[in-house]
Order: sequence, then C-alpha cells, then structure tokens
Amino acid sequence: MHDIVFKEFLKRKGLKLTTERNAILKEIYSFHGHFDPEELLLRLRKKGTRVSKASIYRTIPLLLESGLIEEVIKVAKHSHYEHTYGHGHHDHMICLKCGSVVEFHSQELEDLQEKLCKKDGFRGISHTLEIRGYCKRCR
Amino acid sequence: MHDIVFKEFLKRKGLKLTTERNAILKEIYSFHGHFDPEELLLRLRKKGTRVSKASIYRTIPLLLESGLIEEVIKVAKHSHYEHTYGHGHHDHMICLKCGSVVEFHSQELEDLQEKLCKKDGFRGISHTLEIRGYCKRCR
DNA sequence: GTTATAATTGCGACTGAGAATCAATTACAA
DNA sequence: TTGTAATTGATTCTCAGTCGCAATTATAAC
Repeated sequence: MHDIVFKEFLKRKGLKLTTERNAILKEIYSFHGHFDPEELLLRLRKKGTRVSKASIYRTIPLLLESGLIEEVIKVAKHSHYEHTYGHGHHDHMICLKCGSVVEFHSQELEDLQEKLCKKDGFRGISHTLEIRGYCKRCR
Repeated sequence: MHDIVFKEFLKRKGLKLTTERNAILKEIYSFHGHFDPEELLLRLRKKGTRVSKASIYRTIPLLLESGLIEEVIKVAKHSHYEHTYGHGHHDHMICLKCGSVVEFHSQELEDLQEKLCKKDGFRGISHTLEIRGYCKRCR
C-alpha cells in the first residue's frame, strides 16, 4: 500500500523512484515505533543495504510531504522560549507558508488533556501543542 | 515578582544569583513574545550588557526548571519520525524521569483541535502534542 | 569587613546533525 | 536505445550548542 502511495506521489512531482528511496521506505515500514535519521541509517547498514546518510536526509522530507511518515517527537535542540508570568499558557498554530504564528488558548483543551493524563496514570507538568497548517490569508 | 521566584529557586538549589543570571532574566521579562538563545544574546549585546553565549545556554535550563519560561516552539532539528499507514495518529506523554513514552489517542481531542482551528480561520494539516510529566511508576 | 570556598564566568576549542557541492550514475519517457 | 534531468555517495562545510579551564565572584561563616 504505502509503496504505491509513494510511487504516485513521486510521479506527480516528476521525481524518480530510486532503489535507495524504495529501500528507505521499506525499512521504515518494516517496524513499528519511532526512529531518527541516524538510527535508520544504522538499521539499513546492518541489513547490508548501501544507502548514504545524505539520501536519508533527502528522503525524509519527501516522506513527510507525502504523508507517509509523521514527525512525532522533537528533541530539545533549537527551541524557542517564552516567559510565563503574566503571559498565560497558550498553544500555537504555525502557518506552513508564511510562517506566521497564531496563539490560542482553550480551557476545554487543557481540561481534556488533564483528563487523558489521569486515564493513563500520568502526572502532566507541561505540554507543547503545535498545529501546523495554513493561516487565514494563505489557505 | 519573577526575580523573587528565581532568587528563591536558586537558593533552594544552593546556586548563586549572579549579575549575568539577573540580566538574562530581566531581559526576558522586558518584552513579550518568543525568543531563541541567539536572539536573546543579541538583545543583551545591543543594550551593552556583557553576557557570554555560554551563560545564556547555561541559564535557560534553570529558568525552565523554575517554571519562569516555557519551551513553545521546537524548530525542526533532531526530530523523531514514525510511519503512518496502519499505525494511526497518536500523541505522546513523555516521562521526565525515566524517559518512557506513553502513546495515546483521543478522537475528542482531535475534534476539539479542529474546532479551535476553525475559530481562527486556520486550516490544520498536522500537529504535535507532547505532554511532559511523570509516568505511573515515577510519579 | 575578611576570608574561605564552591559556584560561575568568559573564552575558545570542540562536536555532531544536517546542508551544500559536484562529478559520476541512474530512472524513465520518447 | 538513447537523451536528459534527477539522483546518488563522498566529502566538505556550517553553525547551534557543549565542554574544559583558568580567572572571577557570590555567599556564608568568622
């Protein structure tokens, strides 16, 4: 299934379905769970598949764009911060086109998260919700 | 207010309230909005405050820990991914102590987000929700 | 006010993920 | 089969963030 999706996605964009891209996709779909680019490279190397680091980094954006993979955890680096006192917690919608940021707050959302945490016996301390999409002007 | 919070936080941890830490906190609270470490350094430099890059990077974790600032946007670098087909969208709770990851999904949450986007004329494409706290075993 | 000392600073060197470069290779439409 | 535009791997480059260390400084005890 996913290989057909990828193939058509590439065709639509006038890109080629190469051995390497195929191997990368196949590998990603051969296991469940998170991975980062480096881990993926190691997995492929272990199986004897010859794919360069550069190809992995070049293929990931394509898989993201085609919806075949999702970004799940963003590790610490390169963060933006904000002071808290007198500013109130809020979340963000980020426009993929113009980069503008819409701040929003919803008590309903906060309460729901609290409820979900409780269900899993988790004690939530903080959270980050980032909705990516297109803003009023760019959609 | 925030300076007192910081002072007490440092005292509690046996750390010192230095001129540099004070200047950094003061600067952060002198404006509203996002910043990243590099921007903060420039702001301070422009005002003639002499603080090194290293001190900024060393102070940020303290401010995070004391709750005086929050991480709001995590820019692209060092992400983890996950394949989507047959895996279904879900969000994550990450334990600050043991690092374990709890996956969860809530249609109610998805619907609410959709509703919030609509309210702001935003067309949501994807999102990342990361709840940080303590898991069942570590709390 | 002195003094002891543990924490902190700035500088500069280091690190490592990811991007850029480019000649050689390859997918694919005609 | 062939032409060509896309792609590859190897290598180099970049730059945010970290580390090590000698010099400095905040704080608590005297």
